Amino acid sequence: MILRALRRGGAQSRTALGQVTGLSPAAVSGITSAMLEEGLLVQADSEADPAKGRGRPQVKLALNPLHGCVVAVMIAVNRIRLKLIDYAGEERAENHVDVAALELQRGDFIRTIGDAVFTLLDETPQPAGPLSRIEISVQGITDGAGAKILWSPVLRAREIDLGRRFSRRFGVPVSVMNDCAAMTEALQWIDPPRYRERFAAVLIGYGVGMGLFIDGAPFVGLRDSAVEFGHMNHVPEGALCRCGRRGCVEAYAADYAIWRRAKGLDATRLVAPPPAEEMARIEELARDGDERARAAYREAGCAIGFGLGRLFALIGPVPVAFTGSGTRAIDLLEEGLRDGFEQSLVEDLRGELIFETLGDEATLVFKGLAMAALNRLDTEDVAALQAGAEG
Amino acid sequence: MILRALRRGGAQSRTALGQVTGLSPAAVSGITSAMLEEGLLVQADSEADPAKGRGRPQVKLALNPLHGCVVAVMIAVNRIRLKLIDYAGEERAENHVDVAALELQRGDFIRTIGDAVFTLLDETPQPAGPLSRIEISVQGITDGAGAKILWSPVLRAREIDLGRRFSRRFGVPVSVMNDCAAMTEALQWIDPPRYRERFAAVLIGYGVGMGLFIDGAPFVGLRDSAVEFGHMNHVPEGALCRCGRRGCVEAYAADYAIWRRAKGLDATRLVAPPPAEEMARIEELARDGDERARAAYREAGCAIGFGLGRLFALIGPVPVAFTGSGTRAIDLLEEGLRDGFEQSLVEDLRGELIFETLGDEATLVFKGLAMAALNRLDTEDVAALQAGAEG
DNA sequence: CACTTTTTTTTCAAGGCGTGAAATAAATAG
DNA sequence: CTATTTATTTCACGCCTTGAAAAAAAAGTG
Repeated sequence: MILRALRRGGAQSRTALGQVTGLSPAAVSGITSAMLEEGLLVQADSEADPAKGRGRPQVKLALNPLHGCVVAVMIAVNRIRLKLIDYAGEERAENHVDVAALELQRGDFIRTIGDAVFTLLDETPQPAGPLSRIEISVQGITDGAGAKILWSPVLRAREIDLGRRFSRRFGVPVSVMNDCAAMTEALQWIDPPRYRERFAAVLIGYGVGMGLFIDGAPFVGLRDSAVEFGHMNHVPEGALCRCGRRGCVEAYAADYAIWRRAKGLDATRLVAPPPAEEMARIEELARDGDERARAAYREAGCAIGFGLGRLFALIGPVPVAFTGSGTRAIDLLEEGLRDGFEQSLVEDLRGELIFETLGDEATLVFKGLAMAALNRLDTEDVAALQAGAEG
Repeated sequence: MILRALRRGGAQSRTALGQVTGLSPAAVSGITSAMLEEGLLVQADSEADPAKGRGRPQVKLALNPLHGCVVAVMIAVNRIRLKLIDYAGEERAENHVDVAALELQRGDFIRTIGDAVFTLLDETPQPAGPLSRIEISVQGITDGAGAKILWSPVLRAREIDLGRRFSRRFGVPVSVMNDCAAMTEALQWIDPPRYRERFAAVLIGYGVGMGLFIDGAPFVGLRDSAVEFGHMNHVPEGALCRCGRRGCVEAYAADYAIWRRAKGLDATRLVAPPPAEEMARIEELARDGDERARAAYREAGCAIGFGLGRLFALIGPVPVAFTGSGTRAIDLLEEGLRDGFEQSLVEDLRGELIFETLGDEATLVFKGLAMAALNRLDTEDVAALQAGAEG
């Protein structure tokens, strides 16, 4: 609780921590003194805020940046990006490798990431805490325990056990999570009033993905780390999806699907993913009034709208954040989105469709990866602290 | 924990309780002695099981049937049924009123139930514990706090605050829950190996409903006590549903929808709910090979299959129990069910569709109501016990 | 029949984790 | 320099748990 409060609220005095967490001053004092001793916390420099009133001045406590650091790895279609984040949550270094992941063999793929992590660690300006965790995000299905990529649309290989490989190589725990799941973690930290108990993040772009928070916790399947919103059926016997099934939401709303529809191509055949410039051209066409292009976006919005309606029928209405390259065309999507949503939901349940568009998914994903990694680290630290107190 | 173990496993010795709950013998001894003192537990008669070996014989503890009792009320289309269940979970009395709920005014409806509860209490053979709770189930939407019926297809009135009315009249807490939510509670107690962490109960009949358990707890919306599976969209612009929207699962799989389709009627118009004999006739027709009737059942199964596929895309595959009058035709539904299911789910996620058919929903609903009421009672009792220990 | 063995249950001292009240520390106001 | 104010720490206590030992209640044994 103490660590979470510090992560969320920044440096705080013991009194403030007591109020936020509901613990008594005595408890806060005991816990923080143990944490100071273990090097998890440090006293924030008091020069920063001159005492404002009478009485003993507050001593603000902060997370000790040198206690450790984590590496966040974001795997995207043709770039692998890395950041090093210290224990206090500050970015210390970053790095990337431009590579089309789909064209890499399993071994090359693993080696590429491993080398990039080494480079990042070497390049990080001193002083830095010891590496404590690696957290990796990828589109697609990861296993529940969180160390394997089971399947990803951006990779050729399947069942890649990054956890086993890297935890051995770097001597620290490694987790893999779905990129949309990472985004929800970020939203929770970035805008807690809106994204608190139940909310969803939807990524529209190369594919369609969703991360879901239910009752303040990430909602994960037994095997998967995310919700297969993109491969939820929209129309029986509908357009052909990359996954091999017909009628998935993704087969209407992903880049390739919008491109296919806008070009008037056969919806029962797959097409190669269009490059970004192609998508920009389609957008332009639609804004210029091209009927087929407009229809493509309308139908894409509709698929997402119906999908959300179906989701809300199950879990009730929740705020939604849209991200990804597809949101550049949110103006074109919105009409279909609202249409589909309203058609698919009983009046009583409809409420308002509360959504916002957050263009850049990378920032969000990194923030989420960092917070997920640091949270896990906190849990371990506390467990270690308690074990230490016993022995 | 102790009370739950006794509810689940019946009369048990302190040692057994220690093993089941993971508590030490010392803790079990302390807790049970307090509960014995408060009258929650009693010693089971030792004559029942003669000592089998050496050593001090176990003293089995059981829930004290006289500690209290709960009334379970199940509201169905044209019958209101009541049961009185003692603290040990045994049915002590039952009662019913045959009445078409749809034709009752709000006041008459409330009075009818209230009078029936009184009659039931009067008729219960002595000795009986004091009335401690009333738990009511109904099809439709109830509010999260669980005391109001917001909307039900079997009632004319809306926003019926049964909780406020009855808690004042009977001086005990009253809860209202969706009937499918009640069924899931029952499944958890009846077949724990299968229905443990994540599972669903689907009711097919007058309407289509679902209750969902996620991670060992009932999954409820913010406003609703259940999942609106029946009004999840199946086909955009599809058949007209009672709720006023088009394409809901219910508009294909409820009695009226099957009847409408089998009769070849216009799917964009509503029909009156067919009586049971009518449905039996349609079933017979389908089994005799009537094409339209067969198609009606196939399409109904398909709607449910796609619905489950969409659900599973979100939460992963879970075991499903089907109940309700519609399951009499499960043989006719199954083909469409499996078809729809397989078309709607990515291969990786499909797994096996694990389902079973439990014909009679009433038994299940009552069991669920009883367990829900007794669980709430247990929680209150424990809270009272702790408050007592403090003061 | 007295004594030993076995098993269940209770008792007892101790420890972790919290609290409230009081003491202490560190500043400002007068 | 002293009083006042506010932050933090210390201390005694209570709750809930545990492990170990004691007590209880039966059956086996010579």
